[in-house]
Amino acid sequence: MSIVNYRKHHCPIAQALAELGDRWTLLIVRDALLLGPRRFSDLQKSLGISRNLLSRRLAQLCDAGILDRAPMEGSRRHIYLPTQKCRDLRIALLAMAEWGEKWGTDPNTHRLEVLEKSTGGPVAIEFVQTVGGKVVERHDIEVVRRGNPREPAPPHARMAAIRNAR
Amino acid sequence: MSIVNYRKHHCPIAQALAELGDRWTLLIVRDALLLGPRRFSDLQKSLGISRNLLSRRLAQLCDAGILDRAPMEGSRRHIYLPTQKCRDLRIALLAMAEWGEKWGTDPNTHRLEVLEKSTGGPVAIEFVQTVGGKVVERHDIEVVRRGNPREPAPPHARMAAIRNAR
DNA sequence: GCAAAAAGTTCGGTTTTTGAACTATATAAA
DNA sequence: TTTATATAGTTCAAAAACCGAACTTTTTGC
Repeated sequence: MSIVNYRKHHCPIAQALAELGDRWTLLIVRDALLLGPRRFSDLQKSLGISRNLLSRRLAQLCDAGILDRAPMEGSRRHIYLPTQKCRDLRIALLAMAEWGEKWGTDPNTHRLEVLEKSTGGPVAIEFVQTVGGKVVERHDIEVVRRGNPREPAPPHARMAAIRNAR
Repeated sequence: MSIVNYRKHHCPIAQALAELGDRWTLLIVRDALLLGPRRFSDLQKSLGISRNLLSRRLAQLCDAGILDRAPMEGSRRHIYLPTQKCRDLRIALLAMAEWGEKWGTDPNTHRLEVLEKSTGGPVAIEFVQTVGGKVVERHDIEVVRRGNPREPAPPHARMAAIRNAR
């Protein structure tokens, strides 16, 4: 799939993947977000990505406004730092991390703990009532599509006849 | 990057990407989660993926326990339905959708609205105190790494000397 | 019974990604 | 000062992933 195709979906998830959906971008974002401003070689070493791709990905991320390329004082080199657009990815990335911790298979994986900066207390990612602010159980959620012309493919008539469904 | 390499990172985000990080898997998961149980051709049509890849991706997703392949009654065909492992991705996927809505460039993209099933009220994704249940502002968050041997690459000495930082 | 659809598999060609070698500048060491 | 090493890339060939089209085989609709 090319980025071009992602854009045809008219779906916000596909939109996000059009900017983030190749094999490295989310990991570069992870480093920039969780480890702070990084230089080219910091990223290269910690990720193990090949230089030419890193070069391209950083250019794309800067073009997309996800990273800022800041010149370093007294040098013609740069440092890459997260923009607001990048910081806005934090909750999604941490939600993925939580899934990876729960379902991943590598026993040596570290965990990413989220804390409230002001109090140091532990923090979780939850569905919350927009009005009222109460936490909503994860199974008590439904998702509706708003504002797009095209309908989803209708579920097949025979769909009900399923064994093994739980 | 191959899946092999993702696994070397010992990071839960890389773990997640090892299972989800190719160009199609998250979109297949999206369809299974948001549109419900899907058949091969439902997915093929709504995604526009080529058949051979869809075939492989579905096999991988079933092997990984993210989808269940259920035989349809009176037929040797199948339907693919989400497991718990798949449903656990919902919050991460919806967080990505939110980002895509905010930052994406396609004006025709529909929105994905999250509602509380029992009341119909709107729901947001937030950081919440594990004890106390209060919503925590997004900037009042820090992330710490726990339980892994290796240190992150140290921030470069010259890092302080940044212009353009905001 | 026949035509069309469903769920794949196989194949050749195109795109992405990789790894390794090569620049050019900056810093450190002798 | 000269030399060595690190940084931040670029270039190029090879490998892997992905695509579209053609082909099977089983199921469904008429």
